[in-house]
Amino acid sequence: MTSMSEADALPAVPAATVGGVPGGQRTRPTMRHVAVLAGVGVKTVSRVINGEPNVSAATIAKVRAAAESLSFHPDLHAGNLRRADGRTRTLGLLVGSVGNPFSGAVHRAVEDAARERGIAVFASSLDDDPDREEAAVTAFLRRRVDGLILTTVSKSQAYLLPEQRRGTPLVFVDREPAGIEADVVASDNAAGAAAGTRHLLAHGHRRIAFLGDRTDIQTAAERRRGFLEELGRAGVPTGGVPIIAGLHDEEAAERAITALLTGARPPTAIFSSQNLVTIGAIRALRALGLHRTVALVGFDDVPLADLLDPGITVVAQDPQGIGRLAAERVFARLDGDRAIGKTYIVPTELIARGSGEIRPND
Amino acid sequence: MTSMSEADALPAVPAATVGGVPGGQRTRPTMRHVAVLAGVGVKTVSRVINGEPNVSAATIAKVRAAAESLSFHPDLHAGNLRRADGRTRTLGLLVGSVGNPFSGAVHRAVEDAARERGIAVFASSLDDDPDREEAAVTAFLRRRVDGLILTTVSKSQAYLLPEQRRGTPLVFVDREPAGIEADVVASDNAAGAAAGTRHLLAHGHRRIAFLGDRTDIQTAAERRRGFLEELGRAGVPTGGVPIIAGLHDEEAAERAITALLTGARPPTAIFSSQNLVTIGAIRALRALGLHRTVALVGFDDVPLADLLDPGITVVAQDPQGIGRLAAERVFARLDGDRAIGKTYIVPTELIARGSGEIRPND
DNA sequence: GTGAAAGCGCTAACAT
DNA sequence: ATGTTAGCGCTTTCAC
Repeated sequence: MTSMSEADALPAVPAATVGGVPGGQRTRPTMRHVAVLAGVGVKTVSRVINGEPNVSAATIAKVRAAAESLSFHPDLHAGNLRRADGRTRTLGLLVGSVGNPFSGAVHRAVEDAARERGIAVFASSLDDDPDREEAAVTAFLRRRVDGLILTTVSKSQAYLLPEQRRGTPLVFVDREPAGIEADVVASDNAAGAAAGTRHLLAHGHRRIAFLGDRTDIQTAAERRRGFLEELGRAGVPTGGVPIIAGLHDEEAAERAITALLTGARPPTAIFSSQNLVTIGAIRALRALGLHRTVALVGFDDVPLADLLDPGITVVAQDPQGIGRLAAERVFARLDGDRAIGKTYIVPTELIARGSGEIRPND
Repeated sequence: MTSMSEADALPAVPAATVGGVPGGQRTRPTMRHVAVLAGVGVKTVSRVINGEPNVSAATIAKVRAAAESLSFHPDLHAGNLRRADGRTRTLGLLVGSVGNPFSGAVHRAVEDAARERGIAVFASSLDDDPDREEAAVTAFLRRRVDGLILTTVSKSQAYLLPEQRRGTPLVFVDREPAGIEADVVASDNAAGAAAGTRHLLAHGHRRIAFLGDRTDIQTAAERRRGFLEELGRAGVPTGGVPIIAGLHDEEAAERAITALLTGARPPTAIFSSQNLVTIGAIRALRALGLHRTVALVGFDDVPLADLLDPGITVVAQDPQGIGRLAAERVFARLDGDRAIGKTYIVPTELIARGSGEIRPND
């Protein structure tokens, strides 16, 4: 009746001493094992596992029991090899660092959107290193992710063109790519910086220092542009504006700000363009006893900023919104959207907490 | 000369209108495509791609050029299907939430260790939900991860026994599993809580409140045990000690602490057993103007704790150390370590910053 | 130094 | 309602 042409009932013994280990690991059960145990064909097992129709209730029960008793888990990759859509139900996410709060929030939002669709996400940290970008993308592509959400740092992302042509959705977050057109999801960096600057101007400041990150990072350049343009609109001559760039961590920021405030013609207000720089600024101001004298507005929110004294006024980003939107764009394209690449701007929000409302005492 | 029995040179045209899309996606190049283009056999391509020996320099160059011109990326999963070790070079990581600082730091450490070995990591958030635990583990297993690093919440992890027997390394972080023996990496919760409690006792407190998380979470229970045992050692009767459990977010913590401090016989000190509870405590103390009166020690560090006034004294964990150790254990087992499961305790550190050194003014 | 054939675990396309 | 065969892209085995 059953055509067991090759009667290889579960090779239990041959693998019993794998690696010379006494109770060595059993070989992993396959659909064939389940099929033999349930007394059905592989295709029937496949149908049951995948919830396909046209299987009798009795057969379903038999197969389920067999799979359960073997602790069978289907191999998704093996299936994808032959499956029509070839989808791995996997996403690649490249963020600044999975260890920082902004990236973590983006990651969480992406994960939540992905989970609804049964999609798993590979996350990787960039650390603003072009080599890491390349390594991470390669690792993702070899694993055949269905889509890519990327923060990038290298000169050009043209290397992704072939992959894009093959239909892999690409969404760039936080920074715009070069040499390729695709969806981009980012904060309104220039407008946010302008709003923060306007806030300081409105509180009477004219001599505002800008503490910036690496100038070759697009996000940072945009914030600087927004700052300078707002000063221009207010008629503040931008020639003598103290601008310090290349700040990348708390310590460097603290040193730079200390030097600035103890030097000639110190500013009455500081606009810091990044998280860690803002924290460095807070430390420097505290150390100099100027935290109630010099105004401070930071780009990007800082944890517990409202519990500090004074509270830190910030231009808050919406990492959750960025992550959610990025994921939605990937899924839209997986669902067939063929529109040309578009840039989605996620608004920032100025949150006044005290440090930005300090007035100059000239 | 070349035996092109089936002369299917790159099917360029047939796939040109996939999905009815005008410039529809090209089909993804395989080793066969590269082989045909380079004028060699597939096995030779495989050798070059994998850096195997016994290929002439000229052939290597030809193959590299062909692969490059096609933007070929080998399919790791297809290879793994037949490969002897069957490794996917992938890890599954289940943490509290990729959006919180503790998990983020663990994740980063795991990623760093994994990257050195060319291993990619799937990260997933648990949210203390048993269903999520099961869903995440299933998703990992279907994708054939080489190892699992898990924070768990369900009653028993015995469902992982078959997978463990098949040789998949399992490392539990933060909490001990039930129904299975495996490596565990966790903070010294009881000892840390005891140290924090001792600190408050040493500063003269006798009426110390304990603000705790869900009691069914092992970590939380351990911290509570350490707290109570230390009180016992100090001869403080534990009968009337205010203990509030089940706190899970800032708001609930703030409400509970406000009620406690405005009620009858308020404590002179608070020991909060968790991050968010500590923050809720800070807010409550601030709102009541008691932040310089009631002492506070929190378990787990809080961002910017040193910039608050007073600074927050905490029992800091070492999430980076936890992540690194967990990854090391997975790799040790992948490298053949067959030792029985062991629990690795990562020490905590009491960091005095002010809030814990406030003395009672009875 | 190189390549042809078989097969990994699964699904597609057909049987029946 | 169920089973059989071929084949996904690669590595293994073994031949040359």
